[in-house]
Amino acid sequence: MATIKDVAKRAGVAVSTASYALNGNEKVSAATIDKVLKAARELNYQKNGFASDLKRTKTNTIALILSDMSGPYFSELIKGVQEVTANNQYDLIACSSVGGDRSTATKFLREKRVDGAIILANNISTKVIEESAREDFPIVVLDRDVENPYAIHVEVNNRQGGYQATEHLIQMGHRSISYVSGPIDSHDNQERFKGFMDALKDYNVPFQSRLKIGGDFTRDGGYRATKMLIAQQNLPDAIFYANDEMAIGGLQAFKEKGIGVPEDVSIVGFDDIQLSEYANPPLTTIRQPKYEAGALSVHMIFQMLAGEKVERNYNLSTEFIERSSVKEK
Amino acid sequence: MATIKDVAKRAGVAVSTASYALNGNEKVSAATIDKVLKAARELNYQKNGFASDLKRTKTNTIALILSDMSGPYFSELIKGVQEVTANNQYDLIACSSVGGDRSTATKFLREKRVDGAIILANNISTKVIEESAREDFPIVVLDRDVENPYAIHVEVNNRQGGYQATEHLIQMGHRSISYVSGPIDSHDNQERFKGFMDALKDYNVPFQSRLKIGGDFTRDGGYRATKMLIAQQNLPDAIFYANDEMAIGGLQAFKEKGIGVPEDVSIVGFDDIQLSEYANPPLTTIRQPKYEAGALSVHMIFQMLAGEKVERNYNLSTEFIERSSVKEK
DNA sequence: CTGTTAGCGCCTTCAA
DNA sequence: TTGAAGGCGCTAACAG
Repeated sequence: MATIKDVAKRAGVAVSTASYALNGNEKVSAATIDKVLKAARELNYQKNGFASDLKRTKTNTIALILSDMSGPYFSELIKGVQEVTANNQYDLIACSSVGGDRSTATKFLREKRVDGAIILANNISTKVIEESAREDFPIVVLDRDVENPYAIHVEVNNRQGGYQATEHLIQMGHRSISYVSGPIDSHDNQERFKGFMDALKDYNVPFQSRLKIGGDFTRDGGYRATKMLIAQQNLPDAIFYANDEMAIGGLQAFKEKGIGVPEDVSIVGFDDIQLSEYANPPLTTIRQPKYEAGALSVHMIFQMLAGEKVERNYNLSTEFIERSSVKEK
Repeated sequence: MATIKDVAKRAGVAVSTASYALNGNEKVSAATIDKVLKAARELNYQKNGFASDLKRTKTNTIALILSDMSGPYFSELIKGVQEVTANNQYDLIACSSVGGDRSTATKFLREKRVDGAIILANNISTKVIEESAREDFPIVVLDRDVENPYAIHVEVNNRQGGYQATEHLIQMGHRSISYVSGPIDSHDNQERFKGFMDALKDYNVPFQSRLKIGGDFTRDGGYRATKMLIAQQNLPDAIFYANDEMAIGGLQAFKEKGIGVPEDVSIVGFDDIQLSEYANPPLTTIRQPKYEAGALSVHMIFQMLAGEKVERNYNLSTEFIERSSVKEK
C-alpha cells in the first residue's frame, strides 16, 4: 500500500505538504494540490485510517450497540439513529453485544474506538458503561439509568404505555386482567408493570397475583405462559402481554385450544412490531416512538460532544394503537 | 488516559514487559504479570485500540456492509455471519452504505479499517469493491460478481428459485402467469426472471410480455403493479412476485378490489420473509438460505485470510415453501 | 525473563 | 508556501 510518503516523493514535495494538500488545507498552492492529487491517484493511495485516528484522537463515528443486531425490533430505532448521524456527517457503525462484556461492543466502549455510543443491550454491564463514559466519550443508554454524568438516559415512557393498555381493557369492561411479564430484571418490563398496577388502582380493580405470569419477551415464552393460564381453567377476561412477541405466541396457544380472540378473551400487546398488524386478529397494542428515540439519542450525543450541558433524562410518550384483539365485555 | 508507559512506570518494569504482560505473552513471570495488571487496574488503563491496530496492521474484525441496516430482511443473514465470526474470535461490525460511495461503508473499504468485508449493498459501486479487495483484504459480495481474485461471490440460486416457483404454478394448472419484477438492474431479479422463463419454456407455456410488470421490491411497488394488472381487465391465472414484500402489497390490492387469493388468482412470492407466514392467505414462496449464506461468507473470508485458495463462486439452493396462496386450477 | 528502541502512517508545529 | 522533525501509543525485534 502506498503511504503518504510515497505520494510526497512522487509529487516531489514534502510529506507535510502532501498531507495539507490531501486534507484541503489552505496553505498550499493550487498547483501543488494538483500535483499531489495526481500522484495519489497514480499510486492508488488510500490513507491509513488508524494512523490518522491515532493522531487526531477523533474518529468521527458513533456506535450503536445492540444486544442482537438481527432483531427486527430495532429497525425503526436504527433508522432514526442513521439519519441524524448522516446529517451530521458522522459515520455510524452497529455492533452486537452478543457475548456480553467479552463482546465486540465492549471492546469498542473500553477502547474508545468511536466518539460516542448509543446502547440498547441488556447484556452489557452497567459497570462497563460507567467506566467508559466520560467528557470526550458521551454515551446514551436506552434501557436503564446509569450513574455517570456523561451517560444519559433516553427512555420510552413504558409506565405510561402500561397504563394506557390496562386502562383501555378496563374501560372495555374487563375486570380480571392478567399480566404476562417480560424478564423480571428488565427495566422496561418493570415499568410496564407499574403502569399496569397504576391503572388497576386508579379504577379500583383488584390485582390478583395468580394472574401475573412470568414470561421472557419471546414468542415461545408467551405461548407457554398462555398455555399455563388456560390450564388454570379460570381464564381472565383479558390479558396484557408485556410485548407483542409474547402476545403473538399467546394467539397461537389460544388458536390451538379453540379459544377465540377477542370473543372469549381480549388481549393487548406492547411495542407495535410490524407483525402485529398482520396477526390474526390484528393486535391492539402500544406503539413506542422508536424512530424518535434513535434520533434524539444521536442528537444528545452531538450536543455533549459540543460540550453543551444537557438533561440527563428523556422520556418519550407512547401511543395507543387500537386494532381488533379487544372486545367490549 | 493512562498509557502503557504509565503502567510500566507504576509497575516498575519496561514498556515491553508491560505490553507482554498485558497481552498474555509467555515470556513474563507470573509475579511480573500480577504487578503489571495491578498497576493497570489502579490507573484504569485501557489500551488505545488505534495504536495497537496501526502497529499490528490487523484489526481482528470483519465488516458486514448492508444497504439498509434497518431492513428486517437481513436478520437471518446477520445471525449466520455473527455466529461464525464470534466462533473465530473475531469482531463483527455492521455498517450501512446509505450514501453509496460516500458512505461509512465505503470509508471502511477504502481505508481497510477491517480485515475483511461481506457486502450486500447495491449502492456500493463495483469499482470501489474491485479497488479495495486484495490479498490481505478479502471481500465476499452477495449480490453480484466482481472481477477480482480476492472478491468472491456467494449467491443464492435465484434462477433455481424462480424455476421452482413457476414450475409449481404450471403444475397446478396455471397457464397465463404474470411476473412482477424487481428493479431491472438487480442481479437477483434478473436471475429469478431467467428461472421463470426457463420453466415456461420447459413446459411449453408461452410468455406474454404484457404480463411482465415492473416493480421495485417494495410493498408499495407490488401494490401498484397489481393495481395495474387489475386495471388491464384481463387478470392472469397466477402471479409470480419477485419478492414477498411485493406479494404482500399485491395481496392488499386484491383485497381492496374484492378479488380472492387463491380463489380468483394464485400467487407466489420469493424470500420467505417472516411476514409471509402471517399474511392472509399465508404466502407460498421460495425460501432463501440466508443464514447459510451468511455463515458461508464469513467462512470464506477466514479461508482467504489464512491464505488458502478458494473457489470464487458459491451457489446456494433455494427451497420451495408451500402455503395457501396457490390453488389448483 | 527484562529492557531498549525503532518504527507503524499520519498530522502539525516550527523554522526557513 | 514548503520542509524537517517530533510525536500519537503500541508492538516486537534485538540485546542483555
